[in-house]
Amino acid sequence: MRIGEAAAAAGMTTKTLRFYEDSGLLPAAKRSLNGYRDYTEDSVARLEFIRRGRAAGLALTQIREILGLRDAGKAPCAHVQDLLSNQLADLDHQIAELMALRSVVAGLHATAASGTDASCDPGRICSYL
Amino acid sequence: MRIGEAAAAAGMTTKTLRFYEDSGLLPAAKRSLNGYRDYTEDSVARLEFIRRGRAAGLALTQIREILGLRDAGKAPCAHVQDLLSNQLADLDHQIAELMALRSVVAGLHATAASGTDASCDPGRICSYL
DNA sequence: CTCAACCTTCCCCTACACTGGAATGTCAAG
DNA sequence: CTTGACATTCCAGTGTAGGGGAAGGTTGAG
Repeated sequence: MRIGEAAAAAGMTTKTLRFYEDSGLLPAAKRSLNGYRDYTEDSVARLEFIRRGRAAGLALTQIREILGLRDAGKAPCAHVQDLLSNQLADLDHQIAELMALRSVVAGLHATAASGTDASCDPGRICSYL
Repeated sequence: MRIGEAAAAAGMTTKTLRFYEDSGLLPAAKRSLNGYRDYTEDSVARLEFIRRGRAAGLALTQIREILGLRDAGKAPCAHVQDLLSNQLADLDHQIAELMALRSVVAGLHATAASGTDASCDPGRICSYL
């Protein structure tokens, strides 16, 4: 199938497929006589795997590692487990940071909602911050 | 004072101060006879305000708006209130998205921890994802 | 024949907040 | 006089995941 068809099947754009090829996530596609890339069902399965990886918040470099292992004939499952562990820890870390920031901002917001503009000293730019 | 001193007082680098000037957050600094920028205590107060804004997660464009109002002689307090409200809503949104992602990843991780590598079909790349 | 819808390569652009480095000028101390 | 620590300008790069658009080739339908 041609690139547009494969892209549609995977829910991506043709740009993305060429980008993935350039980035080493897809092997260089076979070409038809006219020079067009020619994809198979396997290509679409690979694209769908990439999609699942992205949906889990993995970076393309990590997905590339997994694909590299599989292409080397090794089962990447243990590595995927590690990546998922790290991803979970990263997410917890990011969530904790955002919650800390949220509480700072909530405090400022509460002060701003209860305060009066009149007390604002120009030298301080804005007393609510 | 010279740029290095002002930067140190505000806990920033000289690069950052020049960048802020270029970005319209600081007025073009007065120059000494030798061409060096010359800062005052007010400059440092302004830098500290920028720092507080950044610490609240505001973008430089938003901080620039606040400073612009103050420079125009208006009290930016009402605008700051709006920004804080939006920031709070944005943070809640981001946190909700991360928590949703976290639950997806946690599910995958649990499956990966309990599953067996043997069942992994190469055509699927990795069954854990 | 021509038109539209595909496809190709190539290069630049996006957001964000800086950071690095080159080439050069200024100034006080030893 | 020289050295070192400052300062200046300007240009380019960082990371991420593609997107925009030009200039041109290919194919099927009407």
